[in-house]
Amino acid sequence: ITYTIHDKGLSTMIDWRNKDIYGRDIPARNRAQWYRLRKWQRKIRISGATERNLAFALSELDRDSSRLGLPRSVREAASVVYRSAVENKLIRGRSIEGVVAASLYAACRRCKVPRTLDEIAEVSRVSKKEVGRTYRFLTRELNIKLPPTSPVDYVPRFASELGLSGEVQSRSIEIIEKAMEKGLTSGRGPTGVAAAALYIASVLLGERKTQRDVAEVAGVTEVTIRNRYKELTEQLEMGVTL
DNA sequence: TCTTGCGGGTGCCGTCTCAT
DNA sequence: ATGAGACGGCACCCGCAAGA
Repeated sequence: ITYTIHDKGLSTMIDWRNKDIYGRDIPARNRAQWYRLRKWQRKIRISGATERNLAFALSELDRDSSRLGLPRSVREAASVVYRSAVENKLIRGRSIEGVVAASLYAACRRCKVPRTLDEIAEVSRVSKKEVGRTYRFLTRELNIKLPPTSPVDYVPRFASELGLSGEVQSRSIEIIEKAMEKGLTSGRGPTGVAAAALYIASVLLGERKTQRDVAEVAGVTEVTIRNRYKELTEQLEMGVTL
């Protein structure tokens, strides 16, 4: 008995020798039948294991998504990614949890409701490092092409967590779009840019939040916000005193 | 023997800590 | 709130080792 096979090795094996249990040759006219039996056995055992893995992975995915409060559409997208990873035999040498986490990360980006690698790693049992590595691997192997995450995608979530109005959101997005035109966002962390834009907009529209609060929800430090907003206010010539 | 994944070393850049 | 310097992550490259 072994635990390395899902049924603990208890299932009957049809071996490859054309002998019956007494060691007698199996008549040639029955060999085609035996061949078919072996084929079916292989098929059933493998699909059984695949199904089990899939079932486990999908429940894991469900757990992670609900902890992140993600909508059903994102879960669907993530399972599609996961299934194609399985079909393309990309799981080998990687943990199911890792691939699940990476699929989820990719799905969030595709659905424009990005979560950071940190947030994904938080709810799964996988390190941020591994999520990122597996994600890069998946996108490469599956030819998934995702544009870099735009700071704009983070605005609605951060804004609602901060209790900021729709006007502040719109203004933030305007700021970000102008910044992107001037290339101020390349190489900058999208969460940092989003945080700075929200901070600026909140001040401009009289709904001021402290850098501390904004930094908190965006998962960056106050310093990052200061650096970003300094760049933004200078380069965009907003001419507004904060 | 060849392939492929992984760890380690390096340089760059953003982020963080700390002092003011 | 701000600035200076340290830290840490990531991309990139290389060599090693395990599996086919």
